[in-house]
Amino acid sequence: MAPSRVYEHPEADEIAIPRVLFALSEPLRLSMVQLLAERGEVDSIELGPDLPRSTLTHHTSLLRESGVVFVRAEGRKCMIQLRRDDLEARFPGLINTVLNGYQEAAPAKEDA
Amino acid sequence: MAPSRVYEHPEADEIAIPRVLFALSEPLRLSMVQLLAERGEVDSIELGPDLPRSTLTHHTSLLRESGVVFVRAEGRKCMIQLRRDDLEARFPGLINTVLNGYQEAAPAKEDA
DNA sequence: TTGATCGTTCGAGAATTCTCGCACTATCAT
DNA sequence: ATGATAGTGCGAGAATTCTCGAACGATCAA
Repeated sequence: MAPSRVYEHPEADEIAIPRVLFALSEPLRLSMVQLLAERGEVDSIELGPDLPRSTLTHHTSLLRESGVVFVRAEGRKCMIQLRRDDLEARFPGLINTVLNGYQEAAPAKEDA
Repeated sequence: MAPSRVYEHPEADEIAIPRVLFALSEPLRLSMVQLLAERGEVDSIELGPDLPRSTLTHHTSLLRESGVVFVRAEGRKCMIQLRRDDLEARFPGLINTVLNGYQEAAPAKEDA
């Protein structure tokens, strides 16, 4: 049966740079993207365990509508993954460059 | 004599990714940066000949405070240039990647 | 000095965005 | 069916940002 929740996504060639940059300009969302880059696909709740659900939906929707992430429903939870290939095809190197330049929210575990 | 107007700039290592991305997420500012990338240093008025001056100041200030551009006073006008080296050192490839992915505001002259 | 020009600052209003509670639907286990 | 849990949509208030006119000081030409 068709999944109860269907998510709209922009086509790869419809992804626009200003919207992507805006999506990534929010520290909270940027840390979400960072987590998504480390693991492959995560349960949405892992992106903000302490956030109110409606706030979490707001940010994941924004990331989805800007073309940064792909969202699919699985049971009652929703799984989220970074649109690595699409972003790489459209803006080569962007995601890696941005994530490399962002060392604040997630102190690497390869420390100490 | 010291220039009448002095501009504050963040150090290269103080430039933060979220602020840079936010600065570049505005189409108007992004087109400004594109123009700055083509020419070396431009009179601020070239970045927005039709804009009210206070609006222009607003955007150039934001670009300056986020570390994207360097501003200096020259007589009564102000000259603006992209902080290419600093941005490249901090976020290698970012500016080029962003500008490559942005083909809207400035149709290349190598057309028709 | 006079007058024109340029950038800045301040203020206000419009427009976005952010956050979050609440009600609702869907899903799952019992 | 019942109850618990997950995500969504709506609405409202707070916080930012955007835009722009008006006043001001600095600069330049005459």
